[in-house]
Amino acid sequence: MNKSEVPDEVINRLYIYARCLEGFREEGKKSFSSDDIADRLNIKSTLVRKDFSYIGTMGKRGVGYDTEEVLKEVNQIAFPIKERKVALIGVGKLGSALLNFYGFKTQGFKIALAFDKDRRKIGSEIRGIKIDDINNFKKRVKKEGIKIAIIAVPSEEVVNVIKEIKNSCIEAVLNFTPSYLSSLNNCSNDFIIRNIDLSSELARLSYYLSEKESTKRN
Amino acid sequence: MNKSEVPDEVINRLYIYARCLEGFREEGKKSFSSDDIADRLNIKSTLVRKDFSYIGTMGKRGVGYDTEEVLKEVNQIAFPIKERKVALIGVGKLGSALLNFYGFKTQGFKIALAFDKDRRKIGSEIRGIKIDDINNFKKRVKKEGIKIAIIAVPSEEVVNVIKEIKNSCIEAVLNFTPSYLSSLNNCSNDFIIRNIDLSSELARLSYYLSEKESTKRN
DNA sequence: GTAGATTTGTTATTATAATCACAAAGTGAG
DNA sequence: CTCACTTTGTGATTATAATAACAAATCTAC
Ligand SMILES: NC(=O)c1ccc[n+]([C@@H]2O[C@H](COP(=O)([O-])OP(=O)(O)OC[C@H]3O[C@@H](n4cnc5c(N)ncnc54)[C@H](O)[C@@H]3O)[C@@H](O)[C@H]2O)c1
Ligand SMILES: NC(=O)c1ccc[n+]([C@@H]2O[C@H](COP(=O)([O-])OP(=O)(O)OC[C@H]3O[C@@H](n4cnc5c(N)ncnc54)[C@H](O)[C@@H]3O)[C@@H](O)[C@H]2O)c1
Repeated sequence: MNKSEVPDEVINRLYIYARCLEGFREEGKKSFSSDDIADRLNIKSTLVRKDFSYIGTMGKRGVGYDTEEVLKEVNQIAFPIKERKVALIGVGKLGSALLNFYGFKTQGFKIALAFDKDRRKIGSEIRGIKIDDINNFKKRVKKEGIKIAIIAVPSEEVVNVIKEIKNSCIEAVLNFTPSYLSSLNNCSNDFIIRNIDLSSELARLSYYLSEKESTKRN
Repeated sequence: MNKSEVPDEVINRLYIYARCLEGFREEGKKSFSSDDIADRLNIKSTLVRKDFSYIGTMGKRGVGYDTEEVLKEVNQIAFPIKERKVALIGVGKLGSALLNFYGFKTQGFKIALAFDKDRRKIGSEIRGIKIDDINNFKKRVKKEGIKIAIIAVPSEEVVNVIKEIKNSCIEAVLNFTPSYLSSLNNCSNDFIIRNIDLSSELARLSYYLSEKESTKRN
């Protein structure tokens, strides 16, 4: 079963299914029907079944799906790698929070290297990770074989950081600065990017709120 | 022009266009063509023009679009409100970073209230915001007329927090815990939700990386 | 002012995704 | 074993989104 035949929309939902199934597990729900999951996620059960069929997941007619079995299959695609090392660029307020976050580990990620340009930060240590000079980025990242970088620097610095990254073996970027780095579809030619723009997320909520209000009036 | 006629896909891109136009502005680019913006975002220029036509944005044939003009129109939809107050629940590592973040203000958002359940944190102050007891949530939020809440508590606490929120006047939620709260389409009946799952974001990058490698091999 | 080069706005077309509809498979009671 | 009830898996259908195609408008240079 070739992954690339699975549409991106389906892949995106996989992560959501995974969280939902973890919920089932915690609740001690050993099996579930496509309706169970659909109800919780406010989607149609046919969509769930079709998505599952893409990844080859099998249920039993008249019965449903086995929670553990599906979770295992979904995770195999969604979180396939045991430990993937990533590099953090910018150990400020947000970067420190990320560096201190335990949750990544359980999902198979480890911030193995952290970089900053602030002399006062370079050399200090957070949770066993020594903050390194951004000038050593290329060298260090190559040595560790890291392919994913997280950008958490002020937006005016993003240009410099991108230069550094382009010049390195990094192939994918998680960008927290509010400057969309190329590509809506998250794939530029240089590297794969996902942009996380928290102000825009708030604004979206705000937009839906006003929309709700305006439809209520009509 | 009724907002609700504009497809969500277009609205989502609006935020991306906004950032791109800010980039043009910073570069001193007074006007642009649909191709300019399309090239930068790795999309087709017809899509840009069609999106713009949805929101009534007008360019000049043979010339292009005026940066300031379009930015103003896009922002009017994407970031319409001068100052929208939001409440933060959970002032831990991530919550503190958010509370300390200046960037929200420039986009029209202000974390006006912050709540925690930790006795040691309650009463202390960050950037002029006094951390309040989560038990006062309903009362305080109502008094301030706040409709948006940010959840940044450990995932096992999310159930309790949701109870509190359901019981209040909150209508929209930005959720950072890795437990998708209903609704893929970000709209449950109770309130509007956007989930931000950073581990999944990393995993998606990781997925695309392995996909890239596997297609290279074939 | 006209020709040729640009660039928009929009209709027509194609591609993609979601939903419907239903046969097939399984369960359980009597 | 049979009937009534569940629930899956998937081909057919519908809905939605993206792209292509091109006329209409504007600009520049001569
Ligand atoms: N703090 C938040 O909660 C939050 C929320 C949303 C978005 N963001 C975004 O995340 C980014 C970081 O925010 P923050 O609040 O952590 O900022 P910050 O100022 O606290 O930290 C930025 C860090 O990046 C370092 N840095 C600057 N230039 C660098 C370079 N060229 N190479 C390496 N390191 C460099 C600085 O020394 C600093 O330590 C910003 O773009 C911001 O818009 C932050
Ligand atoms: N730290 C990160 O960088 C990061 C990254 C990704 C996701 N997250 C997610 O964000 C959430 C918070 O992470 P964190 O690292 O800030 O955790 P944290 O433990 O540092 O902070 C959690 C805070 O929530 C408070 N809290 C707990 N229960 C509460 C309740 N019922 N009401 C009000 N406050 C309550 C705690 O007292 C604590 O101050 C987690 O769900 C985590 O998975 C964090």
